[in-house]
Amino acid sequence: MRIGELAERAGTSTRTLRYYESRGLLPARRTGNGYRTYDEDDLRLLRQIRMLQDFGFELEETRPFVDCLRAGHPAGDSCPASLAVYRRKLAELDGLIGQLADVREQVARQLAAAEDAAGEAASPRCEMTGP
Amino acid sequence: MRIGELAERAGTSTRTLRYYESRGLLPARRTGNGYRTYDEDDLRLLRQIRMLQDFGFELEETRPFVDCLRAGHPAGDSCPASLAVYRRKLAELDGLIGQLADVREQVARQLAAAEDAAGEAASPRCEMTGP
DNA sequence: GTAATCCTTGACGCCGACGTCAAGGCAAGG
DNA sequence: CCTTGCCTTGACGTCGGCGTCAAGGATTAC
Repeated sequence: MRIGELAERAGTSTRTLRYYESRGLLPARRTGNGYRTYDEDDLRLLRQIRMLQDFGFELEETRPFVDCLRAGHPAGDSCPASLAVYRRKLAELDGLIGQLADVREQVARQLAAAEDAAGEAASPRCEMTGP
Repeated sequence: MRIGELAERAGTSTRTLRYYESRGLLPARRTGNGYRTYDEDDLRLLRQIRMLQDFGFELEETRPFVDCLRAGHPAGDSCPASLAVYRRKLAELDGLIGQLADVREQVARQLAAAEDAAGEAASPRCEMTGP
């Protein structure tokens, strides 16, 4: 199949495919007229890449998976290098989530304090206002 | 004080201060020779900006806080517009953290499945191996 | 023959918050 | 006078993953 069909079947753009090729990730054969040609295996590679991209993996991080599939393994994550990437990514995600949770807490505290200050200003010294 | 001193006291760079000025966020007075001049109030504005930046706020999101301080309020978050930014940011953070947690789970599942598959291949059909 | 729809390469644009270099001005100390 | 160390503006570079033209060739449909 040609680049347009592959792009459509993978839910992406031809520009993306040419970009992947320029990065050496998804090279293409060529027909006599210079058109790129792909087969079903390429579609599998591409789907593997897209799945990881959707997870937020960088392109370079998808390379071990692609290499693994190209080496004939049944799945992109059947190789130790791919598992290593999974593990690094998990650690990275945990770190990031933790950081964001910290920031979230700090922002929440700032908001609460600012709202309190506003309430104070609106009705100051509410204590000792009873009979 | 001049730009170098302000940058140092706020723990940032002169390039950053010129950038903020170009964005209209932190304009500077000038001395006769064209040098930028800042005072303690500018330092307060700058510290407000840097704090929010450290939280991951975009520059534009810090503008309401700066305007609030410049309007004479005691704190950058003493104004409704600032509180609105806080709230938007909280929602944004919650969404982002949720997304990342989802991805983390999916990656963890992929990893577990791949590890299982590797174990299967190493010692297939472990069931029914007893006496 | 010609219009429509593919395809090709090349190259600039984008986004955010600056880093970094270039060329030159101003002030102070020795 | 000369060096040192501030300061000025201007402009290009960074990072990732593409989007979006531009100019032209190939194939198919009518």
